[in-house]
Amino acid sequence: MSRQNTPSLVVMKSTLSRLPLYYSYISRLEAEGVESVSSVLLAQHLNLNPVLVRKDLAQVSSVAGHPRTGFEVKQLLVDIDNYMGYNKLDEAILVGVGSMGRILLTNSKFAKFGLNIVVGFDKDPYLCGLQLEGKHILPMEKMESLVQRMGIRIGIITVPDDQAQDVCDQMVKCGIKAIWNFAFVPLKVPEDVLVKNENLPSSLAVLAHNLAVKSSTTSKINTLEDN
Amino acid sequence: MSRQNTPSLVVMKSTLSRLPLYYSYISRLEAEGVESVSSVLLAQHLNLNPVLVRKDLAQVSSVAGHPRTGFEVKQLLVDIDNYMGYNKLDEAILVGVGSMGRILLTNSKFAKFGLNIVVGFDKDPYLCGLQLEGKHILPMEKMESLVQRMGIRIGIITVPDDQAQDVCDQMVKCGIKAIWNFAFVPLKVPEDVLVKNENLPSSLAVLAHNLAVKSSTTSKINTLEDN
DNA sequence: GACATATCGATAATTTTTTATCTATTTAAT
DNA sequence: ATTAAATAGATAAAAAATTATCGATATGTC
Repeated sequence: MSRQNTPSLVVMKSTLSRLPLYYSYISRLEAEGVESVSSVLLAQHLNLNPVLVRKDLAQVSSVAGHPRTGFEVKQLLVDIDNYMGYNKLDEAILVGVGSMGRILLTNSKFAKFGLNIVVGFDKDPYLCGLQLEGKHILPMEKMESLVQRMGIRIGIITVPDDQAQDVCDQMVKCGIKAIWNFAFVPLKVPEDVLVKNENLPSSLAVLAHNLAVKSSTTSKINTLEDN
Repeated sequence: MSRQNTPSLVVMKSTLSRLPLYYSYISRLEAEGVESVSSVLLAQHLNLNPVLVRKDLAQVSSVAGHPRTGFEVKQLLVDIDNYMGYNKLDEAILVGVGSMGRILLTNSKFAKFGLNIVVGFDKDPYLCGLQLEGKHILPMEKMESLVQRMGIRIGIITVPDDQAQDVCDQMVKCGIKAIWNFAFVPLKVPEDVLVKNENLPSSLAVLAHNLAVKSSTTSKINTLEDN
């Protein structure tokens, strides 16, 4: 049966968070010249349930998988590309060129996933004017005009916790519609702005606690799935 | 009614990931001299459902909250401390003193959450022997003896993707029982070893996609809850 | 060409997590 | 002391996410 699927717009958040994993692994397969991949194989490599993988892929793939062989690698990559918008590079700005900010600013890995951080802002005058691997660092005052001129919608906050809300407010004022927040404080935003918090301590908490429980009982838990 | 609760060992993973958020906010309240906090207030500040907050706190708190006033701040902090093991500082090693590794190694914030990264390892001989804010960087060869001598159970992997599995294997061999993985590859580990993956691209995926959907439809989604 | 087998896709069942509702209770105000 | 308001806690309902099951169908093998 050759399904001609129109990927649905509505998709589980959990599915969404797994797609980059599939993409990453399938990319490697493609590089190795592999032509097709089964849900079972993917599941094994990524420590997931095969049915789960199938359901995920069904959501995004334009072509049905073939019984006995699985999914076509190239097509799958194209589909995920399209679905996630990896192909149409989203532009973003970053505020707070500290240690974490620098990583994000200079890590080319994000470009592969559709995010292009075009410039970093910082209030430190000694940083402003510098470049990090080609990325300019500008003073905060330039943010508004640049964001509006370029029509940027994504902002990344990597400032110390106590400045996060302030920076957030400025971003919103400039017209930023989605914020990736690395500060460990909840941000208050208007209805129409999205926030995704990146909380390392939370991850840590899950790990450390499971370890503690594990060493007292004998749990069977092994891999904690990603978020 | 004065419940004398013995916090259960089994707790939702999602609860676990929220506890650091509560802890962080409640700590601030304590610093401001606030004595009690209600689930409603917590929920408002953290963008959560009040009932959810109550359920979470019921899991960990040793004393019931008082109607009309809420929970006692000091006691709550102690309880979360105990529950998460924040008080008995877990020691960890880190392998891969690159940009991300450096952040983790030198960020004192983690100590607050019970994680003490005692030393970093790297295979680069130019890094070995150096110190970063008091944290030594040692060559890989020293890992096994140090881990065993100190009885360390947590390992953090911040090496490039293609070296992650190799490092992971070494850690397991040394006796590490829980791994916090910042490389974007799934790790293969024995039954009794825990892995928690930290995948920035996944978070990004969720954010970017929701933004895309939002701008085409008119969704009501606002804050994406944390993982 | 027939057959066995691995895989898909769909439906159903289960589990997990979140939200809603209702009652009892404690506190603050009158 | 009485009353009103706010809140916890428990139970139930709903929603979200994962896993199990089963028939259909290609694909490789004999």
